[in-house]
Amino acid sequence: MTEPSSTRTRAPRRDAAENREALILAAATLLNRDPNASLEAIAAEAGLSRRAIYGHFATRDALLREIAVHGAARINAAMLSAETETEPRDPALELAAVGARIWHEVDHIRVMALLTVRGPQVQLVGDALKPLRDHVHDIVARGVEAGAFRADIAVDRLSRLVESAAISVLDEAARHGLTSAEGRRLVVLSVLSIAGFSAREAGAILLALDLPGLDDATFTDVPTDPSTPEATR
Amino acid sequence: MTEPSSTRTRAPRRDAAENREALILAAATLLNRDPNASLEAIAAEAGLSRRAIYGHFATRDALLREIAVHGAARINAAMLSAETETEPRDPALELAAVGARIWHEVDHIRVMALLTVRGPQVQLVGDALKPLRDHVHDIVARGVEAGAFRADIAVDRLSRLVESAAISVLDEAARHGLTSAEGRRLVVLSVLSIAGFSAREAGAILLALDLPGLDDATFTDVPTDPSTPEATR
DNA sequence: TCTAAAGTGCACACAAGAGTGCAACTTAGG
DNA sequence: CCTAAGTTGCACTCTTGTGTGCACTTTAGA
Repeated sequence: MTEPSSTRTRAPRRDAAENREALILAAATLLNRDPNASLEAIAAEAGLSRRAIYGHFATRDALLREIAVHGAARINAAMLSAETETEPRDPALELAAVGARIWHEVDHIRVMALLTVRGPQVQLVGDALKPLRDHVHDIVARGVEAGAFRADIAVDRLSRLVESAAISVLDEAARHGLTSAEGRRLVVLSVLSIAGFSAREAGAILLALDLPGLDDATFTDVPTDPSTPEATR
Repeated sequence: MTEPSSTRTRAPRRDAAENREALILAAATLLNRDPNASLEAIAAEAGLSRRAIYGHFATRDALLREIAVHGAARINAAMLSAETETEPRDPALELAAVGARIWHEVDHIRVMALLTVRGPQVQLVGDALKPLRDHVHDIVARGVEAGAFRADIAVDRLSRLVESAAISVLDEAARHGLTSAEGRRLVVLSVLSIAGFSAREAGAILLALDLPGLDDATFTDVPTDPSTPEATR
């Protein structure tokens, strides 16, 4: 499958890679809705047959593993992109920034969060998300230390509650609709609120972030049939 | 089973009712950990054989239904007990009170929350929790109206986020440990934070509640300028 | 103590989902 | 156009879990 060995007489077909991506995306989408979605359903969502899955992934777990890796890569990338400005910033701003960036990976993050609870890849997913967790933990620790964040909750716990707050918004997005701009805003506000800021303060920090276009692209739209045009890429 | 008809020659055994309770409790406990726990596992947890379950519940769904009803009863009772003081109180205090009372029903609430997402009884569970939801929604609406709660998030959404905040704490409790006092305190603080209060304000409201057993885990120290940010624990 | 109620253990049947093998068909790359 | 890569459909096997029937044992209540 992933053998670029010399025995290959011809380059692999291009659409195979696309289908593989489609499968991962379909799985992420469906598992968001139902963590027990069958391979049958996932294949259908991707516009393939169940049998075809086994051309890309040896087992169900392998597929889930790929989702984890794939998702983690995107998430960590998003996290780092918020970090590029290397100047030691205000923890509040930094937390808000991470929240905002993370929002773009809604689907991936939520699936990861779901997979963290269930399945045999708990460990794997946990590890994959560790960089993000550590980063958040670090920001929270610094925020508390500086006296900006609340000090009435232990740092470790507070850090986890901040994560949960973010995921709650992703849940809200999955269940009731949220535009991209709304979602980002809500994530930031929720996260800052749990960190101890009042609504007013959180609003101020949000403004200080001066986010890119408020009219960003909307939701990740997963077409059921191939004729549907793609939106954001 | 539920036939008190004249055909009964003898009263049902007392332990049968106990076992029924045990099953419901076991199911609630296990489903908290794994929403797909098998009847085999549930029966074992209750100290019975799988076969015995069918003496109490016709199907798996019937058992889940009972959990929902059972849990809803306790939850709504807890909610009402917070309401007995009929004086129109401060919404903040009221929200905090509901949060504190609700904490006692951790297991039940969390299962309900899990069942709300999955399973065919989504509708049922949703209905069962409706009183609580409505109550929270009402408090939030009044809080916003009064200008006490944040106004930068639509009431409906805010109400749901408040619920989620509470559930996040229950998650934290399920995964890492939480004493009863700690849990109650965290629920109140989280819920108030999302409602828009700063850490300091939330702390003050918590004190105003004057709950029993707050002595063991009091970090009433919320400094704006931290002399010594004492690490908790 | 007597006995029905409750529980046990084992036998099934049934369903759904994962994973495999294979022949036949489509499609993209050369 | 040729052909291998990719896909499909079907027919399995295997596993896990639900639900049921029935003979048997245990237990609480009168």
